[in-house]
Amino acid sequence: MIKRRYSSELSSEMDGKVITVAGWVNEKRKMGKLIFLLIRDRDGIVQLTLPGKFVSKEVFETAKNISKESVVVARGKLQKMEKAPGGFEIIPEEIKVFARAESPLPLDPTGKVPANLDTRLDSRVMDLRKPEIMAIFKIRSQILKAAREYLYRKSFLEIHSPRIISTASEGGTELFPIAYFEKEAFLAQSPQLYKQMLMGTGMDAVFEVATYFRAEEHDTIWHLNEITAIDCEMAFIEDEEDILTLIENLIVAMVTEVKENCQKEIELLGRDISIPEKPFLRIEYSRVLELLEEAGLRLSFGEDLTTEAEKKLGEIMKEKGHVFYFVTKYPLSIKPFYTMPENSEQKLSRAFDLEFSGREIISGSQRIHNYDLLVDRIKAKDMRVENFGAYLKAFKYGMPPHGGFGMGIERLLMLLLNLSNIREAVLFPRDRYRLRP
RNA sequence: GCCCUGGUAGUGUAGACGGCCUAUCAUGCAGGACUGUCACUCCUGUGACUCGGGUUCAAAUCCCGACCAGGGCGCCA
Repeated sequence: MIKRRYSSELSSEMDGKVITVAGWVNEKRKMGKLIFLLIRDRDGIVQLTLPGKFVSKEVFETAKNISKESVVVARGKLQKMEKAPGGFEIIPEEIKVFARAESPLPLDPTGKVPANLDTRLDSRVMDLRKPEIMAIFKIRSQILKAAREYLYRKSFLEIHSPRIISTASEGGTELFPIAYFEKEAFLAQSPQLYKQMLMGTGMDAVFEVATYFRAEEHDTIWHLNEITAIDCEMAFIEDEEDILTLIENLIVAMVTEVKENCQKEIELLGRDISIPEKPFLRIEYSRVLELLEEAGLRLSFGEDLTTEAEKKLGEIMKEKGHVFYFVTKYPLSIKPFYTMPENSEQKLSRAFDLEFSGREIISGSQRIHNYDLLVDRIKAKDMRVENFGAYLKAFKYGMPPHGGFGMGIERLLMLLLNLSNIREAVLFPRDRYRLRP
């Protein structure tokens, strides 16, 4: 490795020390016989100052001719200087250009001239050089780390289920077909069936940071065709309340960790993150219908909450001081076949969603663990029982009561950071039209 | 899948009741002046109407189609 210091490690206290820094030329300001070079690295920006009288002609010429965004490494004496940003600057003795950046740049990484999201995504590497864009992904990394740490602490086993599957696992969303030698196969829409099967092994509690592939032709700021989710499943639960408790603890752990460790990034994004208070409100679906009706929005029982209804509910809840809240006891009819009915009437279910400011970020439920009931429900959904052979087999020989959920990471990030488009929360997003970069 | 809107230099924009557009401004880039910049400043230059068809004496501007993009709904994480 090249021995160098990050900009964040430097301060005016190091006055007189010879330092090596490396990074990209953020800006160059030529003032005749004085040149300022602002070098950007992962953590920030450091100023190189080149007074014509005090640096070698060679170094001065290199600086003068360097193009914006070129990669350089510079060695020089750090000098305490009131006039310099941060109170110090480096007078370079040597500047080495590793890679000269071509011009014109596809977009302006200093952000002086804005660029459309489409332009930015086409030149994502350039775009990510902007500190506030990179901040999103530092936070994303922290959020996943926090989730992992919390779940490991709670003795969850991290697993990997197949991404290539043979048939439609859950029905509902469309799958991407792929060529698999002489067979047809699909990209998995979620680990749902696999994580449930594992509940029959004694693993008790598992989670996966999973990629979901959804072939829906949706075209919104809220949907993608490839997403990342934290998928959990746990066995020996009393009912879905055990899952709700896990979720609120997990969310609080994740947000707390971000708030504590990403202060700089949160500031860069101009956000203020508050840690949600436990317990999160649980509100039953039928009660939601009542509240909506009072607000002038009528939905009939058995209808899923429309986007309008969800947003309206978000407003109502906000007035009452709830940012995170669970909608529980959904009608069985609008939930997947593996959802546990609330009782023998089979009208309500033990399914729930976690809403964050009027938008759904988690969906989960207690699942059916009884083989016969499961088969009945598959039939009731007009699905073919023979398509579920391997899955059903796991329920024949002893399956404990269990439940779980899937949490959309991008959605969480988007709402937490107030991003205007879900694509902002993915390095290289995949939507209906975008397959590259 | 349905509905709405839009495509102008590398980037972001102005112009659109057809002519006064040899197309605005900013930024960038090139050259020049400048020893304390921090969106440095100033001077000079540079570079664009998505494509195809139509209407018209005349199209960036109106019409049709394609492609691309933005947004909403549905679906969901």
